Amino acid sequence: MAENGTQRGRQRLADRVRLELEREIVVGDLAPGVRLDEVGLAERYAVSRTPVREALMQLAASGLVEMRPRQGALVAAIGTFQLAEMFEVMSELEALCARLAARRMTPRERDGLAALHAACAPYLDGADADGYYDMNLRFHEAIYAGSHNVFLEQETRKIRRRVSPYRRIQLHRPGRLADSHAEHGQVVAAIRAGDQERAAQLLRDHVAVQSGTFVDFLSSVGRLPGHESDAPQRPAARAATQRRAATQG
Amino acid sequence: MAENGTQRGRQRLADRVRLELEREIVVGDLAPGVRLDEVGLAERYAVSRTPVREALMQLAASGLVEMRPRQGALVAAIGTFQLAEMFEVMSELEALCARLAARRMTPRERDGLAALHAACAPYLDGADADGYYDMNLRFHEAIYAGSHNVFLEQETRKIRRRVSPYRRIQLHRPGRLADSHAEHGQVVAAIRAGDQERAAQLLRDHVAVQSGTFVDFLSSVGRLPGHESDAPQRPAARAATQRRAATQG
DNA sequence: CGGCGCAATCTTGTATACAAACGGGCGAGG
DNA sequence: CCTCGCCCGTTTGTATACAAGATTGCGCCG
Repeated sequence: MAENGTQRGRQRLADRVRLELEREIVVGDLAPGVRLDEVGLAERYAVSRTPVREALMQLAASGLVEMRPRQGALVAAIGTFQLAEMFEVMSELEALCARLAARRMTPRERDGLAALHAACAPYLDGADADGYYDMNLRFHEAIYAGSHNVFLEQETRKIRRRVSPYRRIQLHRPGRLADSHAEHGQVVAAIRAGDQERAAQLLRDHVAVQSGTFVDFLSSVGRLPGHESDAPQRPAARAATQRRAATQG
Repeated sequence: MAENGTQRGRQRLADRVRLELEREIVVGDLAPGVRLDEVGLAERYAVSRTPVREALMQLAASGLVEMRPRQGALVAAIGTFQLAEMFEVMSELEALCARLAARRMTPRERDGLAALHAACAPYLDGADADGYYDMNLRFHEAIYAGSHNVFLEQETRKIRRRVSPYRRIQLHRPGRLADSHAEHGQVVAAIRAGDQERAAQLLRDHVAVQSGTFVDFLSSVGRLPGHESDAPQRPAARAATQRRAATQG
């Protein structure tokens, strides 16, 4: 409707490039801080620079890519401080989603949410964090959709996508998966019961806790991307950058 | 930091075009639904199509412009339904800003906010809605900044910009200015007192009321932009479109 | 007389060519 | 030996040329 900008068109090269780049960034194939050379990407996708530029700008607008005036584009490296800010907003938006979902979800949607929650369980045993991550995403998005507010749904999803490169790792903490699942269970119960305030509070805490564990993780490792997206790797020669990007993709 | 995409660069043509277009849209010189022809804008700003395209895409990403796949760009015409959705989100984000501002604002910031509130008063007598509108904006933005969450500040501002083409008119309702000012006063008091919940609730209601009055206004006039941004005026010939755009600018 | 299909024209999407600016490396001077 | 400044290569920003899709108007057929 809005934030996606030009999304409905199905065969534009710029969109194809954008979707592919977005996927690689969100999945983690392109790490934060990596330089995105226009001609390199153009060669890689066998298109000209024009669609690549368009894609980069769209991604910059969505926050996944940072474009410096005449210095090119990098995969956005979000500092710990900004990340905390984003979690603060995201927890509030998700809480709003939960509140509205508790109020507006149809019985069918409530059942679907419970089903999604149940579908997360199998991944706990195998400690399949990646598998759980995907189901977890679907669970949260079901709540977004349950708000019956498409704009809210999209905004929340946008922020989630934006922090997703940094969230994946945190679920690998021992015991976090089980805790997360248990918290989901409480949220489902509150939503099914139509308890708006409880649903909101539970999901807010759920997200905020993840934020907390994330910050813990960061400080334990010793500050990953830096406070101000500095030290973004020196590109040295263009060929090297290009090869690295290709390897990572 | 992120959503602005390429904002720091000061002398890029694309940015110049983007800022100018954004201003005209927000101010209302370019009405929702108006077609934005690339070559027309290029001639108008004496640049080539490339920067114009970039500007349009940036605006599309920010939601002020709607780009249809191979049909060009229009000034985004937000339907009443989506508008209501956006107000729902915005009231929540502003409430969050107020809550955080009540908690985090420095004494100096609190004084500044009160000063801004006071500065709004003179516009009430003359019924200068436009003047009040500008001061009102600065007042709200001071609260955003007071949250000390730059990301939240920017997101909230982005949404406000996006609905601003539709908000301007509503302040012309008789008595609304005075009510708005009174509500601001309560918000200031709550923030100065550090009463987070009260500040949040007051600002949420303040924004929600505006939403309500807006919907009232729309239904009284009979639904302005349509439910799904349809009927966007036929451009007929290109020359005509161009001339119209130029006239409005 | 009305509806359908074709074709011309305009508009967008993509590619390429050109210009300007940033960064790094080299050399000269202190 | 270090530092400052210039020069060159690389990369982005802009302009223009080309291709393809869409809309509109006209003509033809029912």
